[in-house]
Amino acid sequence: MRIAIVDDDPLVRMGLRAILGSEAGWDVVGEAGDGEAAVALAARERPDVVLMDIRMPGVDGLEATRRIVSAALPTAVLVLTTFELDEYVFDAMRAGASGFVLKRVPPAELIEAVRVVAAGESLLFPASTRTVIERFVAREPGVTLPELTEREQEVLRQLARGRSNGEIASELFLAVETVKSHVASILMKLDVRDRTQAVIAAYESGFVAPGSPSD
Amino acid sequence: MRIAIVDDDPLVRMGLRAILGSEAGWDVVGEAGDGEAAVALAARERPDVVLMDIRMPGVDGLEATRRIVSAALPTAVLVLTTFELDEYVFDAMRAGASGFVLKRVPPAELIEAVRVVAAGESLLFPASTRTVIERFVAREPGVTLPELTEREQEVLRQLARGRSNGEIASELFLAVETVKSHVASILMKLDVRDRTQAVIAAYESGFVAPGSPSD
DNA sequence: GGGGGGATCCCCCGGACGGGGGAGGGCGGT
DNA sequence: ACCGCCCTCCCCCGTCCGGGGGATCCCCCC
Repeated sequence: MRIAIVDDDPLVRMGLRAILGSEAGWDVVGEAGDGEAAVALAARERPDVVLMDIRMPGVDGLEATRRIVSAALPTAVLVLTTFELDEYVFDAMRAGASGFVLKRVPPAELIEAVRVVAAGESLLFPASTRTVIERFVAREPGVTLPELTEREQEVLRQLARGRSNGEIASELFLAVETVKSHVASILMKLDVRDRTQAVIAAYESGFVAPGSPSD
Repeated sequence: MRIAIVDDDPLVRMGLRAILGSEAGWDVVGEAGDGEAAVALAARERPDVVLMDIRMPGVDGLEATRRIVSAALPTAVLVLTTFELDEYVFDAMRAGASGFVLKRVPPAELIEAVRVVAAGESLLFPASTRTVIERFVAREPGVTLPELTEREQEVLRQLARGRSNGEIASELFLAVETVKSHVASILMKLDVRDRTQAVIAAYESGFVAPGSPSD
């Protein structure tokens, strides 16, 4: 197991090195004090895991993580942070980090975390997991649209694909007038003015979700 | 710490009881073999943690979890499963579970997991964390819309709020004709036919996200 | 048997929308 | 100085959309 340590504080680096170096077969192959050096270090040494601090002078840990991940190195990034700032978690996830743990976790847990990310898995400390799950669940369906009939739901799905009344008519083998009357019902039930607002309501309510096939 | 165990297999219940009962101060206050009994048990004993199996005859663990969570008991649900089926993770999260671990984790980790969820935090086993993060990140912005100018982005945001050309004009202190010409540029750049399709593109690309404030 | 809701279709109409054209001013790069 | 791009505004026009009336049929439920 080859590990790189990135932190602007030499003391922290020393502490981490002491913890990880004590593990049999583990080797700290380099240290860096800023994001710039971290990216170079990762490219040169291609370690299995990089322990990455976020707050650093110059290029920060998130940007460094992005670069390392986008360089397609065989390297997992484990973000270490002092504070439980939730936004950091999401930023780190978006940056491509494999894990997110607090610096003050017990050494045994830190070692376990390194093992986990090196194995290609991911890991968050519990408070973050909670936040992530909450935000995830918050994006779920949730709101139910006022009861639309089967047909109206069908038409609304078509609307949410950007179809015109005429296209919907063809698609569903209906007269345009029928489609118009369904659309009118939908607008009334959803209490919106036009088809665009109906589509917005469909997205906001989770009736349709981004990423679903367009047709 | 008061714990309830729910699993349709008596052997598993016995094993769990043995593991958890060995912790000082921990007390297994009840067992249940199906979801129905689990809900009743949780309501009666109000344990700190319920270990919940998913696959059970009758009412399954997910439904039982939903009922326990919606009953607003002071009880955290830790879902135990034999298989790493990803969909279970998401279902469990939606059902309101605080944690999701494999049955075959080492006793020490299981105990730690119980401790974590009892503390009100959440926890997933590493492979699930990875999946959750991937799905989470997949829902993030990602796609960039064809380069829209500042003004066009502004107008598109308004479109995505369901505003008419006239309303956008008022909002941005513009003539309706100006709005129309911006809209026309947007339609051309996004290669769509009308404002509704533009809004769909805005949602699908992550330019706007469900759940953002409507105004 | 009657009533109600859903689904289908029809007509009229005004206004919003989208396509086409053009034009002027500002700002930055060559 | 010129060009290109953006932002702003203007006109014309055909189409689609949404609102207002309807109507007929079917099915379920009381």
